[in-house]
Amino acid sequence: MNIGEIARRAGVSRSTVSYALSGKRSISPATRARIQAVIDELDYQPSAAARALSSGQTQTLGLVFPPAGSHYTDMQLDFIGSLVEAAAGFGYDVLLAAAVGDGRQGLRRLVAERRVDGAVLMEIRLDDARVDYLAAAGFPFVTIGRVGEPEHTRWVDLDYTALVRSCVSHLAQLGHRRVALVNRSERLFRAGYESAHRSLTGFERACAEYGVVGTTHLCGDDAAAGEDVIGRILVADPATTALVTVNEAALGGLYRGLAAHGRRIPQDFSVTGIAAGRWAAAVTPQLTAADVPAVEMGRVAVELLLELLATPDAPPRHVLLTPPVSLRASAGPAPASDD
Amino acid sequence: MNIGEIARRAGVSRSTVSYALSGKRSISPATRARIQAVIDELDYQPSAAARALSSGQTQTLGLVFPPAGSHYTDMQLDFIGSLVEAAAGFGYDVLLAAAVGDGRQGLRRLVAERRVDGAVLMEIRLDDARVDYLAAAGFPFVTIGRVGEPEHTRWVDLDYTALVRSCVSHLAQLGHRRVALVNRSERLFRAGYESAHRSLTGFERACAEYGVVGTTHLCGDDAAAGEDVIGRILVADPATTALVTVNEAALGGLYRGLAAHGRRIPQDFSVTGIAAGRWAAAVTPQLTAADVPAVEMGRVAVELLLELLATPDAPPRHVLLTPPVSLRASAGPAPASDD
DNA sequence: CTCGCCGGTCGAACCGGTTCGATGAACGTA
DNA sequence: TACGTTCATCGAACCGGTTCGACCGGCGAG
Repeated sequence: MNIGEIARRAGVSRSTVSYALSGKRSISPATRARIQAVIDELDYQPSAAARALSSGQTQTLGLVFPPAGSHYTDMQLDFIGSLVEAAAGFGYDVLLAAAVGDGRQGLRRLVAERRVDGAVLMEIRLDDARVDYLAAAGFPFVTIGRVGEPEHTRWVDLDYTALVRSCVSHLAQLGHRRVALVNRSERLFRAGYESAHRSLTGFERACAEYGVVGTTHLCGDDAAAGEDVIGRILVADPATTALVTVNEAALGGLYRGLAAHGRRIPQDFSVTGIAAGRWAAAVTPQLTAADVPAVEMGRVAVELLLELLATPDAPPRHVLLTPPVSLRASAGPAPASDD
Repeated sequence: MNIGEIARRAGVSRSTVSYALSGKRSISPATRARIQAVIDELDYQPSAAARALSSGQTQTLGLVFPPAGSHYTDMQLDFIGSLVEAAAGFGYDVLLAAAVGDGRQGLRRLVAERRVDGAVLMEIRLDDARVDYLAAAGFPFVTIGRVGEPEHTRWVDLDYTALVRSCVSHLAQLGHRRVALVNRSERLFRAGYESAHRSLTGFERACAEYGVVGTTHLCGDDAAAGEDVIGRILVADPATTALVTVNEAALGGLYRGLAAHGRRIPQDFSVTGIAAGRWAAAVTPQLTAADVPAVEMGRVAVELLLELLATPDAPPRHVLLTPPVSLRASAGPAPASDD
């Protein structure tokens, strides 16, 4: 079932069918109706491949999927879900590329084989080979997260620095003077993940600003690592009374570790952080945290990308989000000091 | 940069380049080397659209993404991740289709526009319009989960009936006599989600088999609903001493609800179920549960689908998985009865 | 020496759309 | 009445691959 068959049955030429479908030239109402009738009868849909070949547009966006072996978080799932939905709203599909190695392999498939019109990158590093590759190739892309020098790219990101600062500020107001940061894993930090680095920066600055003594800790992305890091925190500074976590996958472990060390939340120890709302609500007591607006971020990413496709020469636009800290139950006044 | 340019620079015809690339006819080593040199120099990659158009194969698999508005679970994320990776291993990409309405809309894009060579469906209902549509269209597909009459389709699924039975069996051995089932949401149950229905069946049968009094409860897919359902369970049968949950998103809420009602886990109340390992490990005490082998399921789905693409006439193959119940800390002997 | 076969290569058709330039009919205007 | 427009439509070229049949030269067998 192709456009030629439709044309034949409607008694017109192939180009007329094409114009009737695209609306790029005027077609008489009578002809248009006849063509539409044939299309409806045969349930015709134009071939995506043929259309892509001749028009040069695939109506598909690429998403470079987080590297293999990393522990997926809910945040990522929400990104994907909202990307797919937002893209569908504009008539685009989303193609997933497995990121192997530094992620350029998967990109090659997307870009060099021209499978997609534009790409969305996530899990961004401060110095990201994929971003450099796409920028050099002149291929349209946006990032969820931003590189170290983000002025010339388009992105949507959380302001980790400010969010961690808000958490520290909140804890300081509650009287806490010794606070720990639970960061992402050593592997991700070493790889230069921007969220891990910006969180660290924000934490150190905020501690200085609020006169708080801070210790920082890398932590694997699972419950066992979270449980483990509590011990390390209390060794590093036994007087620690609060923590800020940007590691949502470790959250359950943090709670368990605190309980194991006899710290009740929030009476003995306060917990705050940045997390998907689902995780924040799953733990008891519920987590006082900045909720990651993952759905909004996915939607914005698609909008930025389509904007870029429509007007390639427009200056880069960025969206930096700073969701408020939702006050739940895991942070309270600092316990009376023993000093 | 197209195949004609490569041919010109290598001093051969376009078809020779094509055959050198595909290996479908023999090419002299000298010619092959010359062509390869040009390809390497220009970093040439054939256009996916052109290839798809002429060969009729897209090297892409479609995945119908869970309907909008549903709460995504970790299980789904793991499916997607493993699908993408497994597909990449075979040289395939994965295209996501947003499921709107009953999901046929998104499928139309995939199938009628011939964007993919085959499709993977998840979130299967006992009576699933998408499955009927694909079967009627003769389009290659596999399902993660299975319909009510699954003999003629290809699928990989968890044996919910058996897994729930294992949980009940385990609880019965521990002396529990009054057990609750926490099922998925009313919306999903009404829609005919197979996991919700088979879990219910398995639970009722197992209760009869082990002489256990069971109550069953639908429960929304979030922590608040989980907290809420505990009250309903204790109203329905105040003597309940254990539950089986197939609702991983509600898990944190179940724990909180039990604590709110003064039930300690596992001393006063035992919890078992089916969940992604990550959630099972995140709660305290860790959940005694059958861990969903999501990664394996995704991989198997891809294998089944590629098998189907390679040999369309082979009889349907199924894989029914029954992972063991991991004994963790949330289930213990039934408390002494008050009777 | 000649014939037949086979490995290697070429040219052309084809996949199913899009798009440009041309064409013809209808219509308003000078 | 002749001419310039505008509208609707057509034909052909093109996008960039794959694949089939044909062709050519060299080699082994008869």
